[in-house]
Amino acid sequence: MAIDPKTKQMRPSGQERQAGLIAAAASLFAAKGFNGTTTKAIANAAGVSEALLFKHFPTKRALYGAILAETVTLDELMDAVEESAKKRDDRRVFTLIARFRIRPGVDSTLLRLLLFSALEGHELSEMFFGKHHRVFYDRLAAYIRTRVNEGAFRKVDPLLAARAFMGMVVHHRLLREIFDVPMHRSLDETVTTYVDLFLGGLIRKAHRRTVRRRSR
Amino acid sequence: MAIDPKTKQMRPSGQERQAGLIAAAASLFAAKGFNGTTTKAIANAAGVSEALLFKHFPTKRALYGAILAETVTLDELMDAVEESAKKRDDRRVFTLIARFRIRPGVDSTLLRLLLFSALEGHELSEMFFGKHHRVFYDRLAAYIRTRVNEGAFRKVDPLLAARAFMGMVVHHRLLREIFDVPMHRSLDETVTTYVDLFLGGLIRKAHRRTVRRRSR
DNA sequence: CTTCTTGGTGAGTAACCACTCACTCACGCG
DNA sequence: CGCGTGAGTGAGTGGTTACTCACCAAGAAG
Repeated sequence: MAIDPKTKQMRPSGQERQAGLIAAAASLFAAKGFNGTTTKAIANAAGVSEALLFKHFPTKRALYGAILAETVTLDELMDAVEESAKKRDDRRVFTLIARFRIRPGVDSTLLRLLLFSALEGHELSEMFFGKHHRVFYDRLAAYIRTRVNEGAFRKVDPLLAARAFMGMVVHHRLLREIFDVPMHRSLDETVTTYVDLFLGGLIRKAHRRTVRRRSR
Repeated sequence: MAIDPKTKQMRPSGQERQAGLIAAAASLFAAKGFNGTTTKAIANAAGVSEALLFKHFPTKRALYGAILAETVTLDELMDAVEESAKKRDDRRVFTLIARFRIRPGVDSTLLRLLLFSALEGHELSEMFFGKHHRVFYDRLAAYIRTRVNEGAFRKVDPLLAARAFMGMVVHHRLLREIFDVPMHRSLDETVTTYVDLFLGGLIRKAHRRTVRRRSR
């Protein structure tokens, strides 16, 4: 079989190699944790020798740090949330966030990595947490605070309420992706239920919209 | 200083040693995970030689299994919950469970052990999860189902609702004990907020009690 | 052709790991 | 006393791990 010589014989550049190593390491660290993953396994997964790995990263820990430090952009989601927030579309704000967090298909690598790094006490764990999670609490808490001040929501501690909502959602992921608990409802049903429950407890009666009832 | 010879020179029996080893191992496994803990460290913590450890447990994994298999009784709590459930005291049922899960002072060993075992994929992890967590979902879901049938709660998937509530609570522990997020509210305020939010979303208007308002 | 740079490796090494073994020591009992 | 037994250990062993080093190969530049 003929292989395009350009792609075949071209040696990957340093940056490409580095990216490949980071990808291989992320998947292994997520699966087995820092202590459960050997540098040899990472090198094999990336298709290079161990020696080359150490040419790119001085220590195993530095490689781990490089993974955690990689930025993930949430701009798209945040823009959509911001827009709905401006329209005071409570249901949509919460639904967007919930759907994003428990959407299917997204692999559990990041969640596992986050938990492992927190449990194993890696120094970059906090930064990782801040980048991937704290933003949600803060954004949501700010919105809830606004709505409380406007009189639309009951008087409630905004940060606590934001955490409560994220708790429902994150816990759902935890059960599904870490504890392999089978889910008996579809994604949409689940999100709707969570948002209904939460907004039901939050919205003041005077402002309350009619809650959608499932026919039966 | 004189030490009671009876306690001083008496050599611990096999069972006592075993219990000591299990305790030492539990604390270390919880702190650093299975792969992050060496048998030497466990033996040192228990004040014996490594060789003796292997006299009691054939492998490191067997020792880990012995910890996870230890039973924890939740009878007291469950009795109290059952009693409140009979009286249809919704608030108390949820408050009892929430308070139990996020009560302070309880060390985070079990939570860390649970997460580590799930992440590291230990075969006993599922049993551990079932014994410490599934019971809560099931009990709570059963109660919610009853109240829905009685018309006191909105029509909602009971298991999903139970998970939503446990999610708030477990997530709170996760933030505090694993991610070291500082908590700005007292235990009581937190529990009250969560229970208020949740019951607010659950109780049908006709049955709704007046919600307690904090003065200001 | 030589030289230099960049990408790459085989073959280590010292430390560490789970686990083993030959062996003591203390003590109760006939 | 002698003997058995359960508690206990120092000193390993073979395998693994993170990390190193001397060296190679191929293309670019002079």
